[in-house]
Amino acid sequence: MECTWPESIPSNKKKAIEELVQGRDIANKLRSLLNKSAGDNNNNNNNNNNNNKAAPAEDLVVKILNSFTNSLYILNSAESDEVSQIQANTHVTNWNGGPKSSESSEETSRNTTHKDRRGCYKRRKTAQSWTKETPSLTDDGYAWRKYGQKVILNAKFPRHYYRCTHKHDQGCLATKHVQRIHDDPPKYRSTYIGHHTCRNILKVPELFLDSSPASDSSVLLSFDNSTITNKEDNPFFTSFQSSIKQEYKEEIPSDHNDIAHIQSSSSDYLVSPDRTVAFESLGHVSVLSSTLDSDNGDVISGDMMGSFNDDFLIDDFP
DNA sequence: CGCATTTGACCAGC
DNA sequence: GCTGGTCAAATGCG
Repeated sequence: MECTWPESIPSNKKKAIEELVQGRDIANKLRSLLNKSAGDNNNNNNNNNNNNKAAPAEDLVVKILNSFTNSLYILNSAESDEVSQIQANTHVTNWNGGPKSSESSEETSRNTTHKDRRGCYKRRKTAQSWTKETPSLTDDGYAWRKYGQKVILNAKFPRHYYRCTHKHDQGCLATKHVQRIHDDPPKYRSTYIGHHTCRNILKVPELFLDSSPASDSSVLLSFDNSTITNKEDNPFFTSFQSSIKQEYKEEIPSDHNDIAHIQSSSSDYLVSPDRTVAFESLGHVSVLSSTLDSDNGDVISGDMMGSFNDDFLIDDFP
C-alpha cells in the first residue's frame, strides 16, 4: 500500500522532494508540540485566552506545512505534465462545448437531434483518478450530484456515478463513482476522477485551489514516502479534512439527523483557524490510493470519516 | 416550482 | 459486439 516514486523523476528532483518531505515532517512535529503545550495550558477550563495565545503559532505552522505541501505538489505536478495537459484539454472541451449549452454544442457539427446527444461526451480515459475504500459510505466534503447508475459486469452491486454539483455553474469537472464491493462486511470503493475546480472548495488547501486544472497531478504522491498511520503526521489530510468538514452541508440529505449535527459543527469550524481540531473531530480514511489513469494504483492509508452512515450518499443499492 | 434522483438511451474504447 | 461512462427526459420530493 505504499507509493513509490515514479521512475521518471530525476534523482536530484527526487532528493528535493525528500527534503521537502523531511521539512514537512519536522514542521508537523513542531505543530504537535504546539498542540500539546496549548492543551496543557487549556486543561480544566475553557479559557479562550490561552487559545488565542497558541493560535498565531499554530497558524504559522499550518502555513509552513501548506508551503511544504504545495511545493511538493508543484514538484509532482511538473512530473505529470502529460497527464495535466490532457486534463486541461478535457476541461476546455467539456466545459466550453458541454452538451448543456445547446447552442455551443452545435459546433460539434452533430447532425443528430437534440435528444440524440445523450451519451455524446469525451471519455476522460486518461484523467487522473484515485480510489478510496471504506467500510462505510463516507462523505468527502464535496457537493456531488448523482448522474447515473450502472450494473457492472462481474460486480455484485451496481456502480453509482456522481459529478460535482458545480459542473455547470463553475465548470468543475470532478467526478466520482462509488461501488459497493463487499456486502458483509460492507465495503465501498469510491473512485475520484479529476480535481475540483469549483469555488465551493475554498477551504481546501491551496494545493487544490491554486493549481489550475492543467496542473492536475497526484496530490497524494507527496505523502507516499510513508504509510500514514497518524493523521497528525499529514498536513494534507489535516487541511483536506478541514475543507471536508465545511462542505458537509452540501452533500448531506436534509432529513438526516446525524448529519445535521455535523452541519452545525461545520459552521463552528468556519470561524476556527485551527484545522487540527476540525480534523481530529472526524474519523479516518481507510484506504486512499492515487493513480494516473486507473484505480489500481499506489495507495495511501489513513482513516477518513469512517463514522458516517452507510446510507449517507447511496443506500443499499436497490 | 426548482432541484435532485432515476433510468433508459447513446457513445467511445477495447 | 460488449462494456463502462455519460446524457437528459421523466419523475420525485421539499
